[in-house]
Amino acid sequence: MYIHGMSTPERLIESTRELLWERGYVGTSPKAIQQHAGAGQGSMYHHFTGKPDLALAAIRRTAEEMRATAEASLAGAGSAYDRVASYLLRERDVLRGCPVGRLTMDPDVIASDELRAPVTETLEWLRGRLAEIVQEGVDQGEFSASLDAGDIASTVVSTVQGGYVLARATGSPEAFDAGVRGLLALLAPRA
Amino acid sequence: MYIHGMSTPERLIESTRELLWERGYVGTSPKAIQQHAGAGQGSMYHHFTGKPDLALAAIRRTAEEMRATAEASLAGAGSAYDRVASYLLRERDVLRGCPVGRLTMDPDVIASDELRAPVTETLEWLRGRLAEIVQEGVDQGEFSASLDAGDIASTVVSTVQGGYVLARATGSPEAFDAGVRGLLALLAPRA
DNA sequence: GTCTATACACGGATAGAC
DNA sequence: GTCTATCCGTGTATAGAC
Repeated sequence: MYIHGMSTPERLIESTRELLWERGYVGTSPKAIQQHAGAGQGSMYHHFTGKPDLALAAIRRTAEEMRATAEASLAGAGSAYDRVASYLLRERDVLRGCPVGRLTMDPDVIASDELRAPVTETLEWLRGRLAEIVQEGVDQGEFSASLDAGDIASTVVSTVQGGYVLARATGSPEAFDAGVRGLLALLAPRA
Repeated sequence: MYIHGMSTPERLIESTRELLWERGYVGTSPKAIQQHAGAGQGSMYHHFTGKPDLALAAIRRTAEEMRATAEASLAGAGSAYDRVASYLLRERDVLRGCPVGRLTMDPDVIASDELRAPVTETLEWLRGRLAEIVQEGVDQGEFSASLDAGDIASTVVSTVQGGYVLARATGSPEAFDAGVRGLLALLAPRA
């Protein structure tokens, strides 16, 4: 499972990212990472102090990437509703789950301040960013003035994160899509 | 961490339930279960064929319990909105996450048809049960006729499941509560 | 039913040769 | 930088005594 055209540390980080996504922190062993990366034992411990160090690099990169991906949807043109919809409807590998959100179910990640930090920050950033947009929608009269932007932002993020759970439970993206449709229907500006 | 007044198999199952909740399937070892239950190695393998067998018993029981708890909120009196709100607002140990939903992030659970089945069935039952109630609300004119009951039911379950993710990410139940408030605000029958 | 002994691979890492 | 050797504990059982 060699990853081509990258330095050894890069291959190790990318391999760790994939394995963390697939199996979580607890379920990912140094040996599995080395094999996936085509790197030896000594090589891994030369570049990283151990599993937590490597995981930290992987998690930080995954978090950054998620932020950039989300911002691409959210910064687009259109009404507040359009931008939220664009975020909700963007293409996702639904059955793989969220590579950041899944880490919240990993006891060793939650137990470590360092490993948890990028997860916390990314989801909090997302919530805040969505709240700004919803607030714009409220200010423009697009959404009801009775809505709390922070609450709606939390609902949006929760729907996505929970949609992954339903999709994985059923083995099909359908439940994720249904949840998103439901939310968009509730959110739709009244004609 | 002995559990009093139970037979050995009972203590093993209850211990497994707690450890699966806290650490997931991959993160739970037979040895940890034995210690938590105050049972010996031989004892555990006498009553159960191994870790998957014991986990299956534990997961089935947890799934049943979740169903019963949900039904208690959903079968109450009141309007459709009231019953959905009662489900959303019921007391939860939010920071522990959902003992059923968290299993969807466990690669070994998802990989096993037997272990996955109770998870799938429970969440699908919940979605269906909520859809019935939402449909009643639509039929009574309480909710907009333009809403799809199945979609809204998915949104409700997703919001809860995703709320756990946000709460665990931040280390506080606040984000869960915010998501629920947002959903209830969107769902509220228009005056 | 429960206990102790044994087994063998894996997890996670260190040491030192090249 | 990478490789191989080595280490010690844990994961997940099986065997057989009591």
